[in-house]
Amino acid sequence: MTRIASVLLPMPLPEAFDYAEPEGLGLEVGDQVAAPLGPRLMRGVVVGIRDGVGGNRPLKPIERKLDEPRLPPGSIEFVQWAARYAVDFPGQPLAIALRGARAPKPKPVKVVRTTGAEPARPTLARSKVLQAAAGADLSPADLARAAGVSSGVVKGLIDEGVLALHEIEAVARFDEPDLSRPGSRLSDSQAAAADVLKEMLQAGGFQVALLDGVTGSGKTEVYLEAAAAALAEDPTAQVLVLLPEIALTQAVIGRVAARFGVQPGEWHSDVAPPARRRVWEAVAGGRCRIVVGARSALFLPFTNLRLIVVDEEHDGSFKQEEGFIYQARDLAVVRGKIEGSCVLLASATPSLETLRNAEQGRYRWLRLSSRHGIAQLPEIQLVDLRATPPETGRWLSPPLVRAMAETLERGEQTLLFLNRRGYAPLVLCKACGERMTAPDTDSWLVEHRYSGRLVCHLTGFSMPKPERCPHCSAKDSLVSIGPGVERVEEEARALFPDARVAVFSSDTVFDAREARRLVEAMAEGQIDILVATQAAAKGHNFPKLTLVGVVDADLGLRGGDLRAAERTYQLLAQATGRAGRRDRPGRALLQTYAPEHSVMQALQAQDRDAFVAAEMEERLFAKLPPFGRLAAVIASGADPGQLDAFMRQMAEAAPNAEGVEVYGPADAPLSLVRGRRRKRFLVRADRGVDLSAYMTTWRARVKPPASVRLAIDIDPYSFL
DNA sequence: AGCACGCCGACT
DNA sequence: GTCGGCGTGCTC
Repeated sequence: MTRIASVLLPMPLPEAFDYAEPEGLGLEVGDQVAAPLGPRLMRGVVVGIRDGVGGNRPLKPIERKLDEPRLPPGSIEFVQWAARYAVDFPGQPLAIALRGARAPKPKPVKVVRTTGAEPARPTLARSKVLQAAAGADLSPADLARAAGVSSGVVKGLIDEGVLALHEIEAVARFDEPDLSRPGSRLSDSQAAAADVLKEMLQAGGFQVALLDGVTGSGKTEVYLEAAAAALAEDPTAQVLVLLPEIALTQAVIGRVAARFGVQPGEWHSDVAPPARRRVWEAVAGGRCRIVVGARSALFLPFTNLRLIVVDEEHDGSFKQEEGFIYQARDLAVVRGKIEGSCVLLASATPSLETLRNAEQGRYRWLRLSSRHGIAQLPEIQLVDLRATPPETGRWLSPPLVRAMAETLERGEQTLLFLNRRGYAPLVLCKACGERMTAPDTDSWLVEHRYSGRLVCHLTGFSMPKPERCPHCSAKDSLVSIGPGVERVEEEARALFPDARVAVFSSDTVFDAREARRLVEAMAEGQIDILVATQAAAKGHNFPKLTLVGVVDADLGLRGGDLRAAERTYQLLAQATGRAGRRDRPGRALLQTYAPEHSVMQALQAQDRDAFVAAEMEERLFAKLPPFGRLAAVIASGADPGQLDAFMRQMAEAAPNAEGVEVYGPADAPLSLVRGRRRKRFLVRADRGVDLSAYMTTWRARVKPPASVRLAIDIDPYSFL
């Protein structure tokens, strides 16, 4: 009788593989091991151990146990749960969970230690160095600084053999948070919310709360107090703050550092691999107690996670759309349930799913009543573009231009919001009518004037703007249709030649440093008019910003997917909430062709509840989320015949189940991407249906040919 | 995911 | 006559 270890490998394999445990290895669940797979060795994680004899053929033995932290039980359960839910192989989420463990180790650091030898010529400087070197592992430069001498003294002692250089493994320092620091002064409503959260944390166990408060109501202060309570409750407690975007992490890291006097662990795709490994190991070892990160931070090996904060919980960026497809906000609730922790969802415009849970009492609903420290919400005015259109070839209407002039006059700032990168979203030939599209993708090419290129925003394909129409060869016949931020910037400069105008979009701001520079310039009043995509709509506080102009408020309503109205409301509420945060009243102008639309009406009246009630009614009628569930199947292939045949086969294989409807197959709206045709099914199910089980059954009944790629998206957000 | 095995064109 | 193209199938 031998012991058999079940090992999960970070690869798309259908299940964990069994291996024989070599005598005396003493494996435990969670251990990282090197296991043979075919001709090579793979890193894997032991997820089960049992006594037994190998089956019909002898099991390969595990090669060795790795000298790495163990994956905690909660992480393993979470990975398996997530895979089952997403209808994917468990190796996929495991690969995410091991990303930090597999990153290269930080370079060893050189430190100076005494050898015991005495210096031939003792001097005052030398004795200071030897004193400072005793017991403290410092780099040569740090040692010289600590002793208050020049680096030459240290070098001399090393050359003489009194000090020696040692290479030691760099150990991440994550200092204990300082819980004795006072928190911010809270308003009554903030304090009330914080008190409820503290009670929840004291009671312990899995609970979810929604922290619901308008922009500027001070949600961050409240959740930092909750974090303080969680950390104080238990000396090993850990707190995770999830943010939708990397750009927001810096600001929150600063807030955490100010509140607790320590740097939290930072986790997102821009963190360099060695730093990622330090965070991963420190989290697994319980040394890192606060993590601020993007969605994949949810897969870190927490050993005692007491509180998960999902900030801006409504944000669509929590949905991972590629590779392993998951919704981090929903999975945060699952991880909280597994760990028995408190989960706090924070937003000024919560998702309908979360609001429904709050209404039904499944989540504690904490409302922050007013903006913290300021008097009033911005005044919101709808500009009817049918009544007061801009001049031909212009995009800013007379009322908005007037408001901008007044704002400039007062020395205040304007934010022009347009969620569209580049100069013009469409380029066509006025001679033959040809639309410029990417060669292997059926999406429009967007004109970028800064770079002089036409760009496919989907695949990244780009080409110089041609002089002649590639279709009819007419010269100088290409015209730019519609506005992007670059074009609005051009217009703003033409209207106000003396104003300082800047653009904030992912094309002008490509890294966190550049973003911070621009945000600071704006905050210090060095910019009069900022033209921005949604990159700047959230999270920043500009004291002198008093006018927000939304260039095309209807933009998000087109395309008509499930969440179009909800997203538009959230985005515009967020954007208009930027205006007038401190002592100055702000106003927002929304340019629209549909001022009567319920979204525009709700925005103007600043009546979120009315909007939510109307939208809930529609979703209830259509039995759509949060009153029903959705899944999408997307198949793509280079060979249209094979793809069609496979889709027919899939349609026939769809299981019959009570409360489930299958729609399709249909062409996906973007029916050609990178030379592959795309087709889709949409599945709607009643709330009580186990949709993952249904999709698993369906998938098991078909076998896609190698030329066809199949993806299942549970709870889809993008309908392209 | 790798990395094999396996069946059809251009080379010594 | 062989070297090698990367299509499909397996890895406990």
